[in-house]
Amino acid sequence: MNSNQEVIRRLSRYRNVMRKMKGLGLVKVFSDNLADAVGVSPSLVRKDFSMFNLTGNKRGGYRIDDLVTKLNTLLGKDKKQKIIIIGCGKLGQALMNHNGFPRVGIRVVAGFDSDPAVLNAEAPIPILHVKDIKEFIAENEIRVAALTVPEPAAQGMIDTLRKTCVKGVINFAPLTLKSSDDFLIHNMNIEQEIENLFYNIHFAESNPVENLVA
Amino acid sequence: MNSNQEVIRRLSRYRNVMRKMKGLGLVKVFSDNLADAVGVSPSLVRKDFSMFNLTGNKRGGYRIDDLVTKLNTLLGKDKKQKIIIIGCGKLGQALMNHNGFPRVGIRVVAGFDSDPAVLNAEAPIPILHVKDIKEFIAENEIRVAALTVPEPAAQGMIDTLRKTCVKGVINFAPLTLKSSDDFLIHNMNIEQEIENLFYNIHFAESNPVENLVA
DNA sequence: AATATATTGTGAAACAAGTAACTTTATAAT
DNA sequence: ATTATAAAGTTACTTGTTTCACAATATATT
Repeated sequence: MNSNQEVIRRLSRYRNVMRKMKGLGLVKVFSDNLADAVGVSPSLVRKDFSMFNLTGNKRGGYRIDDLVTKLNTLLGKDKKQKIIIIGCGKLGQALMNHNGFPRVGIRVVAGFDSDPAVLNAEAPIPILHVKDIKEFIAENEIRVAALTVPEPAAQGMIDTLRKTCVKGVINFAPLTLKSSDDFLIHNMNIEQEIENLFYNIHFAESNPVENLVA
Repeated sequence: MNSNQEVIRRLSRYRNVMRKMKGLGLVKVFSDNLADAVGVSPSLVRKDFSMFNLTGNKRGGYRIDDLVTKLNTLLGKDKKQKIIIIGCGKLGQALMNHNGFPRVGIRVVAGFDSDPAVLNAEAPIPILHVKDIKEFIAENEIRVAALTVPEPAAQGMIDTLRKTCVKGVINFAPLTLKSSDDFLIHNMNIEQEIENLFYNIHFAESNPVENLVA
């Protein structure tokens, strides 16, 4: 029906905001409130909900409890979401210990690396050798991996993962890996985002073509 | 003129691909080649270039050297791009030592934290106390910061940064901070991307509304 | 109980982005 | 020199997304 990524991201954000509201003791919420909190228009909030049959009450707004529950089901948050980290350099290890994950029901079950120096099979979250990755993925039914290997190793690892039951990868290597219908790749290109910021800061107000020609 | 973020990200990608092509000894490139390499359509490549007056030769394609130079100017890559890292936990320290940055002309000039245990003013990239951040930003004319503080501290730090000459922030805290025209925030919400992957893997092929209602 | 009002839900309109197809022109071949 | 052709540059079309505006209706007020 709907393969729009942005809607789903917004649903996550509505959910997160409502969980905080709930923490504050709020019971119901209006499209207006959510719009302010998330930074979108009220009509978009209503449209998004309407697309997924998430209903409220005319004049009464949306019941937070109800909506969070429905969003949890919709987003698959009622199940534990297991991931592995491939590449245990600084960034990989930061992700392994990232305490934002447990809070939203994401569990890092293992790390993988090719450097014997960082391996540690006995750690709470074991760091294993990449040679064993296929077996581990199969045994533990891993569906999502975070890729934090050096750029030159990224494409090769994707080729390996494609032969496993992994179906989605979040890529931190500074190149844009191509997604497909049956194997999703979300690229987190930090360098690109920073370049983008600099571009917008320097040139956004003036005419960029002028800058180039002048 | 144009505030479409995606075009700019694509320009970065064209540039990165062309730099690699240049490394292979290639001299000219066609919209077709770039399209394949970046994963977009050839007409989009031509349109993107055309929007920024980046011209090639009919039948001769684009001269890589020429185009990379023009893209460097356009993207502001002819100047060193200085950033600071706010929050020197695991993720912040990983970014401080991230070797993808120097390769694309981004330089991390300092880290900031409130925990005395991690401070180190003498390190090659000093880690300073956040109380000194405003002064540092002013003296060093910092325009872009990476925010890797815990979620509860994020909004407060944004409020502080708004009073400085920082104009852009890349935010890693798991909440979506709101951008404005004069203060840009790009959110790198890792949790959200992972949730999104799980959603797409589990539900994309079936009808999500069914999943919810059933 | 009747009326007023606030808020949802939705179809139409407006907008933005990307694609496809056409026109132009530089290069290559004859 | 002439002709053919490949690729850029451009215009029009298509598609998808967001906003707008209003009808429907649940709650609150009198």
